[in-house]
Amino acid sequence: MRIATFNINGIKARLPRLLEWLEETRPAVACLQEIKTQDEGFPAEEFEKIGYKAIWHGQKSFNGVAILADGVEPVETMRGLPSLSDDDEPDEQSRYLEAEVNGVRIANLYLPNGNPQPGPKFDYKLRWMKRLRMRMHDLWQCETPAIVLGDYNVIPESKDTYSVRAMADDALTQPASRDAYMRLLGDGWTDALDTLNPRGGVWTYWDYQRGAWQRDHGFRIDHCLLSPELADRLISAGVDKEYRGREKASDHAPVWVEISD
DNA sequence: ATGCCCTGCAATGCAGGA
Repeated sequence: MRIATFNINGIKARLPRLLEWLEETRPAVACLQEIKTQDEGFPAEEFEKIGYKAIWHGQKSFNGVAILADGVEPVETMRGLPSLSDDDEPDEQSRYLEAEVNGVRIANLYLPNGNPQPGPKFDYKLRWMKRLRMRMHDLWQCETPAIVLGDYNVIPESKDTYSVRAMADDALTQPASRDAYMRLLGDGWTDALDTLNPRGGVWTYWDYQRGAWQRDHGFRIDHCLLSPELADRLISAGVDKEYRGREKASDHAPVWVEISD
């Protein structure tokens, strides 16, 4: 089965591109980020028409995540990340949605960007990563096949950006961001795309500005992390790069993994 | 040092993204 992630940057503006991609590549599961719409504005019927059932966690104007499954209803297991302690606020932003699809736990995330850094937005990013790690500990304990995928907003290593220098002050490359990401890998999760492309140079995002796409000035921030049960079944992983070059494209390209059934 | 480009919301600009 193919499981994909796609930061679509606005589901209303992207709907034709999104439907086109679903029909052309037909992933079993598609995790979407930045749907940028409230729950009632989600075009579920458009996906039903082409055979996908969806669950979603929306928010007005910003953020928002959704899980689409081919022919089956995703069974929701969590909406938003749990607090770290009793005096910790629940997350008010719609950035996490988790479901079971065909015996696989699917955790879809849109991690905070964190710019500018340092500052409150960067602090929020790091706190959010702490919450995520706690949730991934629980998923690990379940010993069920699990994939935690989405827009992590972290460039893990120098080999994952066209220019180390251009990104030096960005929240995406800060040691604290990278450390938090590396801790997830240290816990035993497998970065699918990195495992199959150890030399790097694979991008999932190209800025709209400065002709970044035309100059191939990209970086890798959309990741698929696999539990050991799924890592053993990993066949291939890739980026649907071509979709970044189409009319009215998102600034991200879809990323996918192929898992043996 | 800042804007570049794009989206949504609402309004002829703004916040937020990365």
